[in-house]
Amino acid sequence: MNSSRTAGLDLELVDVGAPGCSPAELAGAMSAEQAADLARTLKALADPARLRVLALVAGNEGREVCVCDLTEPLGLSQPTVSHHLKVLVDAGFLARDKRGVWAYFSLVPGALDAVVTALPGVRQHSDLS
Amino acid sequence: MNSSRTAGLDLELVDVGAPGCSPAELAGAMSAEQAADLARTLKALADPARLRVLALVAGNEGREVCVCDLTEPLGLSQPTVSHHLKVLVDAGFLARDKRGVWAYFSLVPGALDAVVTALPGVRQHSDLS
DNA sequence: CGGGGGTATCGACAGCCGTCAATGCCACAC
DNA sequence: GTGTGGCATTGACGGCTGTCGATACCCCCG
Repeated sequence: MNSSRTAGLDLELVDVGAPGCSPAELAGAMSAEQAADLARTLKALADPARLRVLALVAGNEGREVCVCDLTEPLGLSQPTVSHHLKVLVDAGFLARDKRGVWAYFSLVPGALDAVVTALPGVRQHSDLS
Repeated sequence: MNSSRTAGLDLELVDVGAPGCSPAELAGAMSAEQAADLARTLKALADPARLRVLALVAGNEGREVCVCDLTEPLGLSQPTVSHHLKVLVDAGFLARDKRGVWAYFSLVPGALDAVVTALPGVRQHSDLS
């Protein structure tokens, strides 16, 4: 319980809630909803298959990319690829464009950047001298 | 199996492996190890508690932050907080500085930025005109 | 040297997640 | 209309993960 960073020096026996560890609350707090939301978005990215999907789509912005294009390079079954695509679409990273029988996917511009911006403690424009 | 994007127009009955869907492989491929590595790093970030930890540490760069400072704002038990800190330290986002009994944590400069750079399809220096 | 207290580790448990086979859906060709 | 084929959904299963209580570690103070 809050440790009292003064470690034995606070003989005042404050028992309520003034520990001395962090008298006031710390700065830079992140709301629970904000953290949960960002975590949900990051979870959509935190998968090897989905990262490779994004890389494939990003590397072929000119052409159109459909599910059948992804199953082979990923080494995954078609339902699994479809599942990952759904996750990425739901997270807002990909846009599905179903024309006829085929479904083409493309990057949503700015989606990645929005995540980067929301990250805590990230140098925005890389001010490294 | 590869769908043959020509959809019935390829009367040549190519049965081996020339589907027409993506004759050559797509560009922008990401190696499996590269993807797995980045995914492992992102998994370390994709948790509300750990994001809040990073925000708290980032918001108090001047002061030192120890475990006892985090249990209360996070609403988690001490072992759980210690677990999250271990994950963040192992992922290279935090540095542990144990001085005596207390363990102080600080951000590892550039760790977040490295992840951002490794992300596929991210505008690096925001060249938005 | 003995006790106290902050931290790390262990063991256990519940819930989530990635994967696939099977199946359904539906647009297009004939 | 019928069939073919690409895509999405379902159900099931194994593995990973976040959480906590209990406990071990170990530095500091007296």
